[in-house]
Amino acid sequence: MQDPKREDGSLPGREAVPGREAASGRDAPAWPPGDGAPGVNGVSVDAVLPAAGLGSAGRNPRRIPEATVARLPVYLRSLLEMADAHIVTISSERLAEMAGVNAAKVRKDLSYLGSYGTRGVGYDVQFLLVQINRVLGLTQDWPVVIVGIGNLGHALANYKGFSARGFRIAALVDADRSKVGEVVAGLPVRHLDELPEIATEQTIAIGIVATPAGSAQEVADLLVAAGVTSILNFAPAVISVPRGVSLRKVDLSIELQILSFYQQLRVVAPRVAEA
Amino acid sequence: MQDPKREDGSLPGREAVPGREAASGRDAPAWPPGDGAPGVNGVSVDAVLPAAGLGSAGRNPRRIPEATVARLPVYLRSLLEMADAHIVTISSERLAEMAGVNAAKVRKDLSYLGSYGTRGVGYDVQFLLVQINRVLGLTQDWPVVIVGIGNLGHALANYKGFSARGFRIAALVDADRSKVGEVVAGLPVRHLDELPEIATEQTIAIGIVATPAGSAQEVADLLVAAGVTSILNFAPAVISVPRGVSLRKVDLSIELQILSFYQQLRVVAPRVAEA
DNA sequence: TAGATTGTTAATCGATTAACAATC
DNA sequence: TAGATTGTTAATCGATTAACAATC
Repeated sequence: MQDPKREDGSLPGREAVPGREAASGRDAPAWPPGDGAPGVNGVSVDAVLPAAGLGSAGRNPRRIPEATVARLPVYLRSLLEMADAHIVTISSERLAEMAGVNAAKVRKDLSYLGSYGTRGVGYDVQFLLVQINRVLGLTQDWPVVIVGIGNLGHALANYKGFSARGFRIAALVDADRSKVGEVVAGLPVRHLDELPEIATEQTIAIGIVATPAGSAQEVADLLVAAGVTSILNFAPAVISVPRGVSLRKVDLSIELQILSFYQQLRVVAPRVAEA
Repeated sequence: MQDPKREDGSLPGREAVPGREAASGRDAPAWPPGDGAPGVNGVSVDAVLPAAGLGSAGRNPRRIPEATVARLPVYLRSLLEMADAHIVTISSERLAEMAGVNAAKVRKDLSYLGSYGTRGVGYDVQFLLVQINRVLGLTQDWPVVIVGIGNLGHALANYKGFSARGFRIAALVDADRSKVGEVVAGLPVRHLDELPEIATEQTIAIGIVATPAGSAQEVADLLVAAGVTSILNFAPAVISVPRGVSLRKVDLSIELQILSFYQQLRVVAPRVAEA
């Protein structure tokens, strides 16, 4: 458990990985895992570079697979739990158990961020927390606008899990003038027409669509026109956005329909997978 | 456009597909696509067999890939729109456009259900609707219990998209006695302790967990103990269930974190994918 | 018949996983 | 040193996609 003095990037064998650029000096952070040296909170470590592990040297630095990106938030949650319990290091085995995946997957996923573990020891919880936060872009504040303040919009505006990760609900918007002025979760509902000003003033990058299906595409278009480049769609409708805008969707009823499929399989042919 | 008189299962070449059982007489329905013969509503067609395209002959009839299962609800939604507009047939090209995927994927996905299209013509909208509904198990009523009637539980209880697909919110449950008796979406909130009786009386197969993270596992255990075999988890926590129980999760804040990752990439290295 | 469109093949791509050398 | 655990490899699996023969 001495200081490994790992510079990274210069580790032998790292450049041999197929499909990766032979960049040099990537993933800079130098706080060595394996000792608690930099203090319990990891402030000051690399809060500057919001880059996803990319050195200034090469472009297309280290593509992180989509499936991995989707799991990082899960690891993050587990690590926060560990940190709360003052656990200093964690093995891939244990982290895997908490995240509900297998250990090989954890190691592979984390290896995309850099060589942040210590053989024979595990990963430094605080260090990993900082790295994942950085890669996910959670070290900055993301002002979010919610469009459509019905039941769901209401619930989303009050959802605690957002603010806990740096997503600040900055504005609520609805097309219904009778809702304008109503205060929800401490914020006044404003009219859809004001979206351009709101987006500019608050530098909003992320929009949540919580309207009925019929208005979803129109609202998405307005968001894009207002300069919003990431959209999370809760409306039960397929919407399309121009290249360069990220779109993700959550469809509550689709999830139930998928469960229905497997539930029904179970009834008819009790030889089920899925658990 | 004459009656193809297609029996299916006996189509040449079908059994040659690798990885499939050489079963016979699978996917029985015989209403031929390509003519509107059976009337606009497709009643009486195969409402009996809830099986997912499996004949009584062989087990492990025709495994439908998970990714396909997840897309069937999307096709369903598009087809319902077409049906509303009195469109009789639809090509894979058009359906793909509506669903936001490519045509090859649509054809491959639908081929898992059976050979339900007509070359040179397309798919019969009504026929396909019936088939997808059958495969997904949506021809039956699914009583659902929601556990945790906070903001989110509230919104879910009122969500129109559920009932539209045959998911009937049958009971609302909360651990907080001060909420018991309150009426939400026309249903009285009942106490968590009553879950076993409720599940039995209402033959509940699907449970929705909308509690805080801390109670999620405990609630899941109670649901399983009460005989619920499909669980949709909205709590920001990993929960585990015994084999034989299906579990899906929707994590609102994870979706935002994934958007954050790509948003940040865009800022740092404007060479984005995702659209 | 000519045009349209499916159903299937096969190539390709991306994700998962077990295994193990490296190394703490 | 012995035990533990990572990081990486390579095998495998599953999903996507273009292409095209079959056929309406």
